Amino acid sequence: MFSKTTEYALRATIFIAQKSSETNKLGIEEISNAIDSPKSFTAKILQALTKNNNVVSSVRGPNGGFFITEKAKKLPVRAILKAMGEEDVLDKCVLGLKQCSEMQPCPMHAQYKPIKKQLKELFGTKTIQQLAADIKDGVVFINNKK
Amino acid sequence: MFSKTTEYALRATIFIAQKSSETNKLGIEEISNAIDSPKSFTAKILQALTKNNNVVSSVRGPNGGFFITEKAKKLPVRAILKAMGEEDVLDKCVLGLKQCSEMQPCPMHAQYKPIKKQLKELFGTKTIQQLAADIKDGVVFINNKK
DNA sequence: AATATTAAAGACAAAATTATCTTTAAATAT
DNA sequence: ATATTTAAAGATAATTTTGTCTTTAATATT
Repeated sequence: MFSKTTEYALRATIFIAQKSSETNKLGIEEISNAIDSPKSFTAKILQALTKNNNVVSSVRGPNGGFFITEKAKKLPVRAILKAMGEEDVLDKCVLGLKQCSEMQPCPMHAQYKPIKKQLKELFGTKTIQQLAADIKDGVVFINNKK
Repeated sequence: MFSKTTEYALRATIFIAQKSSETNKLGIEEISNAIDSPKSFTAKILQALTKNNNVVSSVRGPNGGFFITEKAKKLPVRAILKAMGEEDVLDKCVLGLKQCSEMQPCPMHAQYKPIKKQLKELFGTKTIQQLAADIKDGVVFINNKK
């Protein structure tokens, strides 16, 4: 469904939201270990997330690292997709048609429509905070070790 | 959602199902023009679809080309994904976790579950034939020209 | 049998994605 | 001030995906 890049972005952001605070920032080492992603590559992704949309925040230097503000925690998961430039996945035609609409629907359009609606609803309303809370409650996991 | 390869595979198969018959086969030129895909690349894809799963049939030589049998028309759309080795898209964890299950769910798991179910239902029950029929009825389109 | 037409097969190439490594800049602590 | 720690920035590389081109094989027509 998503690119590796976006998968890492989602996992990293959720992990940071769960573990970090303005006074307890997380280093790239800890993050990439936790979510099982390549370190340098993840650094790039976090860089993008801090630049675009301010989904993630960072400070350099000792005791520096990544964290996520209370405000950002209230963003919908979709904000992560947006920051990664992959928001269009939720809107794209299943068959990859450039023109696919009510007026000129592809053969899957009508059937896929309600599914797309739910996908957009899910990513548009579920917040980063909510996902992080579920991890804290232990009902849900984010680690990726076999 | 899907790779270009699979998008082309879906469009090509549906187009062939609509236009071809055992006595009226379609050339790669006509197919790739109709669905707006790179010709040689599409040829490879059709090759794969004829080899794997026999979703598409072909014969070489004059009046040869691609067609799809009545039997194959009754296959679910999922068979195309399977032939392209991209069936797992319908099962994958949204966050890309290797381990994501009821026992050890990712933070999106519970919410994504009903959506995944509908996706699998759609691709598992909708047949190639049904999609092709909708095009013939003119209620739906497959061309990709701007 | 020879020729023409078509897909199959294979080699190659371009582009995008994924990943790594090195250098630089910012912030803190000493 | 200096040294240390951390992310930012940039250069480079590996891999995968996407795409092209050439040769071969099968089938039909003449």
